[in-house]
Amino acid sequence: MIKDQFSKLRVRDADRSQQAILVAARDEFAQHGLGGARMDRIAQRVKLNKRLIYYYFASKDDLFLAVLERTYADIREAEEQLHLTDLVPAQAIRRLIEFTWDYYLAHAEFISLLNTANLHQAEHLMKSDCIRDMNSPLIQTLGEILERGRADGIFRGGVDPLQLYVSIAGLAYFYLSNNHTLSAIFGRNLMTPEALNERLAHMCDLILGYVLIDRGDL
Amino acid sequence: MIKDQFSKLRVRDADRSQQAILVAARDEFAQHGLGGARMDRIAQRVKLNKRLIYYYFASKDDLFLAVLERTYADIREAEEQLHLTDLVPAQAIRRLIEFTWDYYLAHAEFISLLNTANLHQAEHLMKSDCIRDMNSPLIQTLGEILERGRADGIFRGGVDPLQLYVSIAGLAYFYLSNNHTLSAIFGRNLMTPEALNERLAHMCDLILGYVLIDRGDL
DNA sequence: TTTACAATTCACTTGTTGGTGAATTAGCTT
DNA sequence: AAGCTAATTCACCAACAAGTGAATTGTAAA
Repeated sequence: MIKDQFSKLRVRDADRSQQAILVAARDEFAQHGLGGARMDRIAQRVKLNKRLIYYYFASKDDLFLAVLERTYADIREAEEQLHLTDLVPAQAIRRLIEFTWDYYLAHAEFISLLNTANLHQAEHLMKSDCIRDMNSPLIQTLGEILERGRADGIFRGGVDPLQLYVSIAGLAYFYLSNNHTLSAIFGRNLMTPEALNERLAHMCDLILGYVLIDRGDL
Repeated sequence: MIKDQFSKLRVRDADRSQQAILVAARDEFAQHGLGGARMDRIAQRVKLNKRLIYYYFASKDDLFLAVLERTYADIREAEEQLHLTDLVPAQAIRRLIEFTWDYYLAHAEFISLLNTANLHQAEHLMKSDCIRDMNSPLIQTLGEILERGRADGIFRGGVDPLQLYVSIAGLAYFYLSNNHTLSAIFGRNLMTPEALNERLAHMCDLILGYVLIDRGDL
């Protein structure tokens, strides 16, 4: 193995190992939940000795917390690229819906990890100190958009940004998180490209149909 | 122990044992997920020997499926008490939203069990043969309500009943299922009576604000 | 009462599974 | 080139945890 300080390709690299462990653990936890995840399997995934996981992340629970923190950091980073305030209110809302949908769709592990965190009553998150500062800035932004739309006379007033944010998230999240049971019960594959487009369109109709006063341009 | 063929209070009662096992298993699975659930703990909950669980329900996975089937049967039974067609369209929709909300709120285990089923890609449900017939009749009913509202000139047309059903479920489900992480992130308890009422009101506003054409009476 | 069978308990096995003490080795510093 | 420390591997354990063969006991039928 060549020492290369530019591409950082050393045989031993603490940071590289930790990041790799986090990725493997994220996949394992997402696939099997906390109780079903196996530390040995995580080690296999990273192709590093299991002992190393404990060396860097003390315990299974601590590792799970680290994965959660990383997961939230990732979505917050993606949200920052949104620049919703550059758009007119109606477009900003639509963009937020599409972003949420696309992000959940592209990051199935995000959904699964949150479900696992909630199964355990978010006790991991509550032990975290950095997570409190990860409060999504989208609520604030969404509040501004709603107010701007109302001032323009195109949005209804009295809409709580937090409620709307949770609703947008919920509409996308539930469909994707529960797609297996829903598909089984309704005997119909909800994950075909057509079904996915239909769902996104419905979500936009629903949310915009609610906030917009003038509904002629739907 | 008194033999009493009326109240069926026998020392040994196959049916009573099976039902009790299902209840204990339901709680255990809801609390810990499939991977985290312990057969010994289920036995402790029912105060019956663990061997008996295997006697009636072959394996952990089969037991989980039995719990799922029972869970779906329960909600379908509750849905049948709804009689939505007795109401005028707008009231019917509102009633459906309130029912969904109340049911999820009163049956936290329902949400947790579905999450677990989905974590495992609903492979348990797919092995079940009775679950296909458990297709919710609400979709059909909802379709009739939407059509009636449209004919009355108070509902917009072109609303897919399945999409709307999933949306109503999702709005309630996500809030309750993810309440722990949401509360942690937003630093605000979402389960206070006030917060719960606020959420229900928002859901009604959102859905009715979407389907209703005339919005004066909101 | 006896009998037969179902319901229930007992005792046990086998393969994990999270976790750890101690040895080893790579690579940086001097 | 030597030495030091951090990164990594090795070998291992004790506590589970799903599952089972066989014995036991309640109960209903004959």
